[in-house]
Amino acid sequence: MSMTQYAPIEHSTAQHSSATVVPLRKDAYGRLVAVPRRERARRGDGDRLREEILEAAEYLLARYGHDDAVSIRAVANRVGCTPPAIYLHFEDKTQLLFEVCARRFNELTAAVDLAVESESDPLSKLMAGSKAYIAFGLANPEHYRILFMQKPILTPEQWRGLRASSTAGFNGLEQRCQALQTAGLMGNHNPTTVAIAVWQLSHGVVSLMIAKPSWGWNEVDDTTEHLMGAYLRGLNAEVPSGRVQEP
Amino acid sequence: MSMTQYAPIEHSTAQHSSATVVPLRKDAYGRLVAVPRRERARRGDGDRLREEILEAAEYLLARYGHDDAVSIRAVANRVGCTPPAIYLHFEDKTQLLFEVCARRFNELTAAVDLAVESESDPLSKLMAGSKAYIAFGLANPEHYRILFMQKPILTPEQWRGLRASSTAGFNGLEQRCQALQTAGLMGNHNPTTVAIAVWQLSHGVVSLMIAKPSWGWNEVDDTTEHLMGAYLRGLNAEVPSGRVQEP
DNA sequence: CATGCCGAGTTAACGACATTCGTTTGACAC
DNA sequence: GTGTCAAACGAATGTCGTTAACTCGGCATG
Repeated sequence: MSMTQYAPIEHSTAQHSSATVVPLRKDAYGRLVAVPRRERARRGDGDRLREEILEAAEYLLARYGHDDAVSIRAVANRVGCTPPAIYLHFEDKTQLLFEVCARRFNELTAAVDLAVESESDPLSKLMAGSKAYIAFGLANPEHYRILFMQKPILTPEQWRGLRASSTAGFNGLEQRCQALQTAGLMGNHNPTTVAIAVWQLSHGVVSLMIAKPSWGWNEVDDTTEHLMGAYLRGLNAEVPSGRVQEP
Repeated sequence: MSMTQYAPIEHSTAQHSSATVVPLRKDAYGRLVAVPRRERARRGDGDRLREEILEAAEYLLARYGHDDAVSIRAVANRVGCTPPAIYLHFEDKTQLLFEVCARRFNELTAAVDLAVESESDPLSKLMAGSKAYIAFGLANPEHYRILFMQKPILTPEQWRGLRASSTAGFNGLEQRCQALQTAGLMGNHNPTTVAIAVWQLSHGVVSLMIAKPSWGWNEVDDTTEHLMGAYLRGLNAEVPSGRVQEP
C-alpha cells in the first residue's frame, strides 16, 4: 500500500578519501549523479559493507517511518554502492529488512527485562514488562509492524532466527508467569497459557494503536493497567459456572 | 514484502457475445494475448464496470490471500479491460482495496451481531461477539490485515468512511458493555473503556494468530474463553491497592 | 437526417521497483 | 611482475502504479 510514494533517494554519506575530483558519474539508469563512492573493502573484510548496508537501512526505516522508504536503491545510494552489491550480502530485501528489525528486537527484550528488574513482586513485574513492551512498540512502530503485524513470508531459516530471539523474550515472560503461580496469584491456570494471553493482550493494545493512531485512545499506561489489571485479577477469581479449566 | 512474487495474471472471464473470431491482440506491453474484452458499457451504466472491478479484486484477494496478488493489471485482465480503465472508477489502488475490504467489514459486523443475538445474558453475548469477531478475522485474514493491521495511509475521507461503518460495529460492542454494567457485572468501570479493552483483547488474539500462524497456538475458542473470561471476571474483582479507577 | 458532444474506454508511455547475469577491478599471495 | 579471486559494477529484464492523449460509438440536438 501507500502506492506510488517512492523512497526518497538520499545522497551518499560515504567519505571518499584520496580522490581530489568529485566523482561525477552516470548511475545505473543513465542519470548523471554525484555519488561519492565508498572505498572498496579490503580482501578480508567484505562484511564491512554488510554492516554499512544494515546501518543505512536502519536509518531510512527510522527516518521515514515506512519500509517503502527502504528501497534497495535508496539503501545503495546512501551507502555509496550499487544496488546489486547488496545482494552479495543479503539474499533479498526481505532478509535485509528482517535483520534490521531483528536487531531492534533484541533491544525490546532488553528494555522489557530492565523494566521488570526494577520491580519486586511478581504482579508488578508482569505489569511493568507489559508496559515496557507496549512502550517499545509505540516508540518503534515500523519495526514492530514488520516483526509482528505482517504476513509471514519468512523462509524456515529466517523463522528459526526470529524464533530463537523471540523465544528468548517469551521465555522471560513465561518465567514471570511461573513466579506468579508460585506466589499463588494465578489460580490453577497454566503459566504458559497465561504467558501467551499476556502477550496477546499486550500485542492487542500496541498493534491497534499503531494501526489506528487517529482513534481516540486513552493514555496508554492507563489502558494497560486497566486491561492487564482486570485480567490478572480475573485469574484468581472463581469461575462462575462449573466449566472445566484449560490444561 | 514478499518482493518479487508478482501477481498471477489470470485470463479474463468476461463473455464476448457477437464476435465469432477469438479476439487475439497485443496487450499494452507488446505480448500477443487472447483477451476476450468485455462489452463496452452503455451510456448510462458506467458503474457496471465498477462493480466488475470490485468483484475481480475481491476474488483475487480471497483466492491468493495477499494484496500483492491484486495488481491493477491482474484485476484489469480478469475483468477484461485495460488497466487505466480502473482509474475511471477508483481514485487509486488503495481506494479500490479499501472498498473491497470495507464491504467485507460490513459482513463482520453482521456476523458478530448474529452471534450475539443467539445468546441471552450480557456476559455470554460479549463472549460470543468476541469469538465471532476473531473467527471472522481468521476466516478472512487478508481483509482483516488490510483493515486492522496496516499503517494507515487513508485519506481523511476514506478514514471517515471506515469510521462510519466501524463505529457501527463498535457501537454495538459499547451497548453490550452498557448492558453488562446495567446487569451489575462490571464493577464501577466505564463501559466505553471496557468496550475498547474487549476490542484490543480480541484484536490481540486474532492479529497475532494471523501474523504468526506457525506459532503453537492453542485452540482459538479456548484462548478466547480464557482471556475474555479472566478479564471479565477481573472487572468485578476488588482492586487490591487503593488505586484510583479510571474515569 | 446529419452532426457534434461526451461518456467509456484504449494506446502509449513514464518512472519507479527488485532482482539477475556477465564483466571488471584491484588488493593480496606467490 | 603476475595470476587469482573476493568485491563490486553495468546493463538488462520484467514487474509495478499511474498519467496523458487519443478514439470510438451511442445519444441529443439542429
